[in-house]
Amino acid sequence: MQKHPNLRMTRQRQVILEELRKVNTHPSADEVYEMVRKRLPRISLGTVYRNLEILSESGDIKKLEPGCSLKRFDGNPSEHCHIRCVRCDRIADAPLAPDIEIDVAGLMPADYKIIGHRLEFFGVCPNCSDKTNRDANRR
Amino acid sequence: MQKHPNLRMTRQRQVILEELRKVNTHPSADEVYEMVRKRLPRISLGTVYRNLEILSESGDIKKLEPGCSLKRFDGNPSEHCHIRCVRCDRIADAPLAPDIEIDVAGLMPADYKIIGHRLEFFGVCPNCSDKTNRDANRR
DNA sequence: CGAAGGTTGGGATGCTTTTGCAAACTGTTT
DNA sequence: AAACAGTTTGCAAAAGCATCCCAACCTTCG
Repeated sequence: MQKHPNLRMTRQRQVILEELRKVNTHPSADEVYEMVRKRLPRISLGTVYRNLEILSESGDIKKLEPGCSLKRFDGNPSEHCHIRCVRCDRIADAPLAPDIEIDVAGLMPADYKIIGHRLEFFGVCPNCSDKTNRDANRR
Repeated sequence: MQKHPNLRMTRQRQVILEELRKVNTHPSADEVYEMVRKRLPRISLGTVYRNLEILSESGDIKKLEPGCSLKRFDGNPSEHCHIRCVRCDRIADAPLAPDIEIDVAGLMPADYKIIGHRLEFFGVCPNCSDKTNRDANRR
């Protein structure tokens, strides 16, 4: 069931993980590359990408903005939430969740100017869960 | 203060807006392009991108996943929220907002299998608001 | 109508991410 | 320690999404 059954801990993978754990800046892949390059000058960017992917699948790190492969547009400009299918990446409207009045003022990093927040749901759309069921029955 | 002071309503812009309002599928730019092309076969993809941008700035439509230019990674895989700076796009940890227990079951589209939700904050980071202040003083 | 200037099409460009492949390496078994 | 099988790497090429450039064109408004 695991995506990568026989993982190895290579020096590259190790260093990427270590460097990423050192900081709390949520670097991009390219920034990770620069960090790691100081210790492994010959590492390639492709390796960094591959390992970030693998490490996030194994749960050692987290990839932010999952399923945000491309921008999407909504003809309805009024305020409402969305639900994203984690399988097909499509987005549907969520009948506006109660406008959650979150008391954030005190909780946020003091020096940040808070503008707003966004609440997004994710799940599996009818289409994709049908597909799963069909596949399961086939076996 | 407006970004586009003298907007014109061209046929292309009109059709893009109409098509986008017809659906609730939250299409990507490329999907919009395909939809619009049925009515305006000679429209270019660049025009679609330009107009989606303009229309979302004028508030006629909404761009989802704003400021999600590239993926970022977090060495801390535990559950916590983030705050994104809308200026520089950098991400910081938000001291975990109270795990909002949202009663969603009844609210979501009935046929969706809900897996979870994500709460994200956005604002201006200290760095960027400093910059704004300095710029303002300079005038 | 005619001038002013926003907008278009089409291609070029940029940047992020993915992929293919031979060589190198890891972990395990002899 | 040597050999083996299967992963992983570096490099380079390619793919994919988004933006930019520019001459020609169109919309708006007096």
